[in-house]
Amino acid sequence: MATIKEVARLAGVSVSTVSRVINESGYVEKKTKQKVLSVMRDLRFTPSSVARGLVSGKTSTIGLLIPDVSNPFFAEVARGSEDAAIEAGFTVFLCNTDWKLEREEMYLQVLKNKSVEGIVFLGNRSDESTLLKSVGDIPCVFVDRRLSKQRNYIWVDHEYGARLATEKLISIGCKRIVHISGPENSNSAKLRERGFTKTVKEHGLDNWQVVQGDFSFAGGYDAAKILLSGDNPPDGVFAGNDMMAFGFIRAANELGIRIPDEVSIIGYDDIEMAKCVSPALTTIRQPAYQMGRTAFLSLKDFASSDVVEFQPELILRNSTKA
Amino acid sequence: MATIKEVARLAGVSVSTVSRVINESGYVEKKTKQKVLSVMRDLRFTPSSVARGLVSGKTSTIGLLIPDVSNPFFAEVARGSEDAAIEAGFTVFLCNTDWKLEREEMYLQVLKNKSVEGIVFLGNRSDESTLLKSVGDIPCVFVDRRLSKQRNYIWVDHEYGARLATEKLISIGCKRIVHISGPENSNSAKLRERGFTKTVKEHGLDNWQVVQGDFSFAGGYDAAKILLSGDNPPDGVFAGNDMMAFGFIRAANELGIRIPDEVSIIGYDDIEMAKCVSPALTTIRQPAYQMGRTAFLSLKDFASSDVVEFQPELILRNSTKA
DNA sequence: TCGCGATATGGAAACGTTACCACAGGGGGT
DNA sequence: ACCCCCTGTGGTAACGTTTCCATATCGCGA
Repeated sequence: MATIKEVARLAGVSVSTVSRVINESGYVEKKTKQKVLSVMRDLRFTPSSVARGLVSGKTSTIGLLIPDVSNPFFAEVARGSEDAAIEAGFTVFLCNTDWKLEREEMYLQVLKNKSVEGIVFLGNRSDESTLLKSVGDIPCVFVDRRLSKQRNYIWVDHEYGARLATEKLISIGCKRIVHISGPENSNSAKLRERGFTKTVKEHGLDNWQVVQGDFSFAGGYDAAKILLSGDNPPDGVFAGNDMMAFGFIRAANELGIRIPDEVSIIGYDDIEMAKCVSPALTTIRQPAYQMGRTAFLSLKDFASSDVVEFQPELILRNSTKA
Repeated sequence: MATIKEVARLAGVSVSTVSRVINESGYVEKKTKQKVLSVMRDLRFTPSSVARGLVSGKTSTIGLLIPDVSNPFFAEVARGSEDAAIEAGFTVFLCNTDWKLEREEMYLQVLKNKSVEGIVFLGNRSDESTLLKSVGDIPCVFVDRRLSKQRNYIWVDHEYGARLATEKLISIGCKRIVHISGPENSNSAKLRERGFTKTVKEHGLDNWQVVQGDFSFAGGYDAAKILLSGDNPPDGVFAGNDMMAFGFIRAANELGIRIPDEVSIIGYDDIEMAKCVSPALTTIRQPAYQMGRTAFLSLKDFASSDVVEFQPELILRNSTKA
């Protein structure tokens, strides 16, 4: 790789001048600039980000701390962040944590000594004070987690989303409503459950239930098998995410129980497959891509506002009665 | 962030000695080493990768050039690469190209001046000589693409995979077999099609057909609607990937055509959802995670072997007759 | 004519490491 | 007693930039 020195030598100017041309800073005579530019082109020169990062501290790099890209929801958020990042001339380090604390801490360390200029956290659950201590003064943004002020976050109102789902089930006449919840350690799962519980209580329902799930296909499937083959099976189900809803649908199909005639089901997330299952899944949409975009953006200018709240949306398809 | 100088000062030794401790190189007295280590711990010092990268050229970073992480297959490969990378102390830059050439070239430029130590290419289709020129001497590995020697690649035998699928359909007695192909510009799609064509010919079938698809759910759905409502509908279908198979299944369901009784369908990829649809999809499995892992690994030691070939595998589920 | 601000350029320190060389003391083989 | 090698340590150039300061020329108003 050519260096700035060679460019300077070939253009017959000093390193400083080349630097000024690159950064469009300071004074450079038009003619000189043209000459330098032409040499740069000939040499296919681009400045080393590493050297640049060392002196200026600006690496044009961020870290994306994510539980698992294989999860379609996270993948979508990741796309959003990456697209926004590249538009701003930034590159992103992909860091899968697998929900593991030690892996997260390890990555935090790595990102820190790679001098990233910011970190986007997804599905983060580690202890707040420890966390803040380890990130130091690196700008952070949390998706789906509220810290006690001082940091910015991207938020979608899970309680409201759950309310949308639950009220839909109620409005189409469901009387025996079940919520298949997410895992206990998930913050958003807890909020969705709370939204569900609040809503059914407000509407004075007395025949409702929450069963524990784990956000997996198998979790939804197993729950469905138990629920649907028991006596007093539900006629409306709100699953904590789409995968569990898929599991539920599969189980219902196997048991010969028709959706939505005998039981309506609503998911959460609106991942791509939701359109594709049969029947197509009614679900609560989170604007994953937009959230990712916004996360990156709010990393760059705290000015704008350090809290961005998104509203989830009910997407009507064929797994609920009309 | 503390620097090596501060560590040196506090430990009462020179910078060189600290560096030797860090890198476990050269001679350092045990006592000195302990002292330095303890200061490092107190200061929470970790060496700056940026400075290190500048002097040694080793950035412990690779680039992952991928069409789209939202695609489950690519996401899985990405996980494989990332896991292998972090085990080796490497970090990966996530680069979504959206199949766009200009975006790929832009990223190549960026990766180059960030001094990545290697690049993993997925779904790459750009012109070979241009490509080789722009990567220069950065180690590369291509997944699913063969270049005319000189570079290493990870390969899975698509023709063989297609053969597995086709022969399965033949062996269960299908007489009118259709292949829904991938898009024309996809190399692997072409190979799968060739595998299919070869196999049906070898078996002397005369009632077979290839229809053009695009790897999307909608593509499979549309193809199915046309095929299944025409006269002489197929009794065996091999879809170029799982998403199209899902589309096919959905269309069949809507038309009241039973799978696998009236028509058997086989997909390709074995993404997670394949287990989850109804009926569960028989498909050809590509070891995506392993491929990703291997890709990273072969970046590091060319020694081992610069061509790794994986065999696809038939995964029997319920979308094919017994 | 003098001086000052605007323009244009170069020199060199600094960023935080690594790598190489220099130096010194000690011990063992001849 | 001498030499050499092993051990332990420090000094400093180099990596490729940016940034700040110095210098030089020019034009123009006082």
